[in-house]
Amino acid sequence: MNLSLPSETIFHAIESTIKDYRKFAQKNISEKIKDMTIDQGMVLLFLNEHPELTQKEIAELVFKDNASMTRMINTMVEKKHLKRSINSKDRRRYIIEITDKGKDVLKTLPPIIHQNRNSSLKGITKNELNQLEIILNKIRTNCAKT
Amino acid sequence: MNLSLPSETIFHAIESTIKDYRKFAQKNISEKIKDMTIDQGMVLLFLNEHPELTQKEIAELVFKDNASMTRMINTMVEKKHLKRSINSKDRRRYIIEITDKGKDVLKTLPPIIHQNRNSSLKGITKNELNQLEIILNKIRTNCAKT
DNA sequence: TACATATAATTGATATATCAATTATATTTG
DNA sequence: CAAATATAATTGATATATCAATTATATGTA
Repeated sequence: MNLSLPSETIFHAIESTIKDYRKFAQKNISEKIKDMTIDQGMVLLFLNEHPELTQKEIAELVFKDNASMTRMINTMVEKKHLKRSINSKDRRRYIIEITDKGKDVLKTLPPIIHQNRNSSLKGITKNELNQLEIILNKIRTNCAKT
Repeated sequence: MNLSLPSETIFHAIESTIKDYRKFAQKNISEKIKDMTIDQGMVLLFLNEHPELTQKEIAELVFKDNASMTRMINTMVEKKHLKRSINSKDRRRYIIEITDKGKDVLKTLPPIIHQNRNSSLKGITKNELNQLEIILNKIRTNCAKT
């Protein structure tokens, strides 16, 4: 069986790219904000735009499962970026609020993220980005077909 | 600050794609092989092609850090897929050998991986794959620049 | 040679990933 | 309405991710 090495596949390139970007982005965030991971930042951004999101919905948006999201939000509540309170309209859910400390992060974070995206996409044309997205979507569709 | 939602960025698409592929691939592996993750399978493949690899080198190839690799190999040794022995030429390293049980996995695994790659890349042209790789490399280069 | 430095691997601490099972509450349906 | 089913969140168990500190061994250099 002459299987080419995993390192030669496109999946290697995809995975390596996202990991490099994550490291790059995390480094730039950590320089400015203490105790804030990319994913925690994403949770803040999503909640800021859509305060009514449930944990389950946030989890889907940031590609985590419910269990991970429960624990992530626990940590963020301990760190005082978020506050959980009972949702009397549906007592299975929580209302998740961004605290003042969380709002401070939201002042600092967006420009860093912008900067991260801009620098990591420098020299790449709109057309290339479209291409990229189209191809990635093809792969995703293929993987979804049971 | 009108930051577009994270879900609208290309990084969302990249991350989502690799996660979908991983789930898809893991599912197909699990159907045929017990107790074998994609990454453990990759370790077997790499070691099979390059038996002299150190843990550190394997770690780089599969994008893990040394600590994770130590623990991954611990697990694989416990599960009897691998065997560690002392490398008398450099006593800081180990010689890592694939056991018979590991070799059995290597008989079953490659066709599954081939199949996974083929089905997930169906309908995508060579040219598109090249494009994809070029663009991803640009991003990686940008992220590497300090 | 002796000491400083480098390297490979491990360990500890904490966070996250994942699956399965469980709890509490809502909703649907007979 | 009552029972069955569905949903949101949690918990437990185990693996992996990540960083910093540590151990053991090699290598470079005065």
